[in-house]
Amino acid sequence: MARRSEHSREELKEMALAAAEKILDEEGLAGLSTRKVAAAMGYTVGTLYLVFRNLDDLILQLNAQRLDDLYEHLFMIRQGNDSPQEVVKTLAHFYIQYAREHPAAWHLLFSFRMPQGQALPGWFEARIARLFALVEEQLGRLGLKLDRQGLKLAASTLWSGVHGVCDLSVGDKLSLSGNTKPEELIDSLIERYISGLVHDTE
Amino acid sequence: MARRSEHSREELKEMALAAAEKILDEEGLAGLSTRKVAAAMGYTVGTLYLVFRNLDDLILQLNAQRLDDLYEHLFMIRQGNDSPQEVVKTLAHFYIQYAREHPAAWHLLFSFRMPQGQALPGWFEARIARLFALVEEQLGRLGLKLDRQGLKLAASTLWSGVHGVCDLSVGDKLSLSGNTKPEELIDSLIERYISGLVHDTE
DNA sequence: TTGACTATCTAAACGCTGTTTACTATCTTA
DNA sequence: TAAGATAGTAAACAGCGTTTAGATAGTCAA
Repeated sequence: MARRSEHSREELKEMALAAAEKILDEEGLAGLSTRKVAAAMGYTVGTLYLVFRNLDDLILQLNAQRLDDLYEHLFMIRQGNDSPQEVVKTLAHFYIQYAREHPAAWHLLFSFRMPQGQALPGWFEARIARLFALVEEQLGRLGLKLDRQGLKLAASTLWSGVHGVCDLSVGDKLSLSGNTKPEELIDSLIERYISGLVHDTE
Repeated sequence: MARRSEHSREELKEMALAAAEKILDEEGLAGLSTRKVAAAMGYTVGTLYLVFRNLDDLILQLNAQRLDDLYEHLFMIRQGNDSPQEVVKTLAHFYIQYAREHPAAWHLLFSFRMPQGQALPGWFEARIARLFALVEEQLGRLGLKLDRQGLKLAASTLWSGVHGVCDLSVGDKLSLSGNTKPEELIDSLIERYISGLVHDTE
């Protein structure tokens, strides 16, 4: 006991986040606890509190990492040569697949709320804004008569909508008839919204 | 102690749900606990377990009550003589206001997940479906060339989208520039989507 | 009216949780 | 080599969801 510097603080952080991620994927949200994370990294809880302020802090860091990962993937997708509409669809399809593959982690990402009306840290909000910017970029390619503000609003709207479908779908709150897939809703949303956007701004 | 039948089982249930609701509104999600609910009704935890299977069951009942309340209000709104688009907007505006007024309860309503991939009870899913049906009814009034299935898909899509805006907005994940209100996103979503729907199904 | 039975409710326990504390063992520096 | 700082642990605390045994009060038959 009391090993000295076997792992740097940064390493400990990485280990903790990796352990937490694994627990979430394997046992779901209910399985996540400080003791389990600590045990999985071969330490005790106390050590965890040398690296994170508390569990909320750990979750926030985990969520930030998820957002980075998500952004990285979506950023790659964006570089295709398809029409803006197709690119947005591909982005959205990746988004929902990501949610389906890591339901607990995804749920934690968006269901997480700061305690007592405290605001999210700026660096966290920035990571979310970056995702919206990817959609905004595609809408910009449509060449509509919209200023920056209007474009931003449209992108936020469209992506929030996509998010809503993912949220309800992954949370099993969408009782879809027959074998309708949530992807159909996503496609419908993107197609109709963009179509409406094109028609209404002429 | 050991009072006999001072309150019927149904009364106890009502008292528990009312107490839970009050705690949620006043202390947020983190403040909700079986002991607090029991104390607020003047009983001990044990009694709570005579009425509910467990906390998840209590939450589920609470959520069902919320959905009923929500439906009742939205059902009234629906009876206006405005255009379908306007009615849907009014429905959505009420929806987000409801979310804003009871953020914790609303969050609990949609962030609640059954344990271990268990499915939601049928009576719960039915209550959700009822909400979507209200939107479907309005889209039906548009007189589009859409069969029942297509109408259902469109309604699910549109309302999921509205839900997404509410979710991100109430969860503070929408960093809106300036003094943009989430209602603007909702209106944009409804207007554009319906506009696209009208244009694309001709 | 008494006694047995049953339903109602409580108190206490169990194992878990997040978090803090006192402490020990190790490494670093003088 | 001694002193000090750091890394890590073990144990405690209050609170959690849930279960248990037991006590109390009401009901009904004799």
